[in-house]
Amino acid sequence: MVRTRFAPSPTGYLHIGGVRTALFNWLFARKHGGQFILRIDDTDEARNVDSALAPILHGFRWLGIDWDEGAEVGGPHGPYYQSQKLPRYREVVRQLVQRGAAYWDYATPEELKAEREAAEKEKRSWLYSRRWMAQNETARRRFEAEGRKGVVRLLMPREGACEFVDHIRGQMKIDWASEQDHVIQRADGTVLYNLANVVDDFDMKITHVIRAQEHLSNTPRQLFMIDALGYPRPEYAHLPFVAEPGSSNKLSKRKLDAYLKNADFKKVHERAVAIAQAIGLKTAADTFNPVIVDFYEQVGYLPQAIINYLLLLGWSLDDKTEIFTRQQMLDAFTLERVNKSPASFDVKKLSAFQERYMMALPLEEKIERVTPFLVKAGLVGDPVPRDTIAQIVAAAGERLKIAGDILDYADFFTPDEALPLDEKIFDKRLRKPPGARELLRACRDALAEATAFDAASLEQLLQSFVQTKGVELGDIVHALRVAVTGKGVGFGLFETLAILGKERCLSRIDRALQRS
RNA sequence: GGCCCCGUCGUCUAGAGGCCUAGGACACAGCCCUUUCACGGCUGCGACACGGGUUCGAAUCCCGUCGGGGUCACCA
Repeated sequence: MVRTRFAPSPTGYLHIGGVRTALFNWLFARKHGGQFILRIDDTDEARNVDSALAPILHGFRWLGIDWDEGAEVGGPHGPYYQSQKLPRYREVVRQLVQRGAAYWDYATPEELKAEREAAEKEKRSWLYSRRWMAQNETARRRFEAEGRKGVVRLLMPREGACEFVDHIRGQMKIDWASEQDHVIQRADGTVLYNLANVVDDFDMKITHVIRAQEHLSNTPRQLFMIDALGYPRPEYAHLPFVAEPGSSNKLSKRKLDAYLKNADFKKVHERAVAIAQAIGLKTAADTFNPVIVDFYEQVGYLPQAIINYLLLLGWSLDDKTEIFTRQQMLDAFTLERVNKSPASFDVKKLSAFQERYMMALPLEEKIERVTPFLVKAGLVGDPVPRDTIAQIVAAAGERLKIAGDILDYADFFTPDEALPLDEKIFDKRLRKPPGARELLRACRDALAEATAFDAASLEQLLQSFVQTKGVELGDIVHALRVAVTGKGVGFGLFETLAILGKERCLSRIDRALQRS
């Protein structure tokens, strides 16, 4: 039975790189009919774990990454919160000491620092001398009588090498002599990450450890403990990290300002900010940030688009397949096809996936996704004018790239007298062209005579109108558009007129004529 | 600095000695379609980090150089 896990710290947000790691774990487990566990790394006794965890769990659920055991769902191998396992950890520390794989150490931080600096001065690599290592209980008592506080360190081998196979990197071999005697239990009795990690993976029967490359260097020390304890070794796969746009540094939430210098990144961010502001969301960098998954949900991206993009960030099936359903992902995914080198996060490419998925979305679902934005922006009330929204969504077609884009068509819901006008376009299409006003007035009269006000009839009407006037369709279309929408761009004009209806069209045209 | 990892178009990638005058996708540019904006179609731009080997033949194998990154905590 394959069992994988993802172990987030409760930080209050779900990082895009973390999602990729979780996704690969999830895919691997599901592909092999195994289980995926969501365990919480809160050894740092973070207060407020619940509120810091909620956005993370919410993010996973939104993306459709479900877990069989762990936070909130429980399971037979709990507790799944490290903060609740201290007695268990200390028991394992005791076992390690008993087996001679770890020892009590009484060096003070100053003494350690002095040793390290002496080594640096002589330009030799430093390994702890074990001078304050307690060989036995008597020695422990003696050190403690001096008022020293003890930590527990691993008694690492200083000869030979640690060997293991990594599913992505192949055979690994690291000299033991490059490994320090790592502390596993602090002076205050709490334990460190590496120890907790080994114990949890064992307790939860994890078979495959799929994690970020930064943990590669933790592997030998963990393996040392696993072997000393007689635990079965899990299999390993160290993923390359997700890099910044246009650089090979690790993607970080804190560097938004720098990323915004990237034109693509900036464009996507600006678009999202506009939507967020229209629906009254805060856009501070620590919550509203393209590095955080929440960002995408808030402005109306589709979870399947994000998943598909992330799947291809560091993994590929072949030279052409890009779109994957969940089932196809499960069928195709293998660790061996994960890339070795870091892949940078390209928010523009993510947008391209979003556009493709959005285009493929059935009309009904688009309406579902789009409506909350209109509600939050205060443009529609209760009851929601579903038919109008449906007409707009249909007419907007592929212009709706994210659900929040519906706010581009806010002017359908604005009262006629409050319609904002783009002055530049207004000048260009109505005030400047000679005869434009007169033509619009004539057109208004023609529209007033219309008996049918659907798009097809309106097209006929306007076609014959321009014919009798001896002008081109283009001569009236632009003036009409700016008159009824206040803007220079939008979807088909006939659809626009039809959705507004005769009365509102005429009222808007009248207002435009007055103001020209 | 020690140890470890990585290095194909701007970006994601295909590539396991001849299928490679290196393929696809995103981005970008131009053209076409078009009532605007999108969509779509076509075309273009554009990479094997460098230097040595091995071989009839190397993006692919070996060595070195350079470059980038990770890690060296009583953080996770």
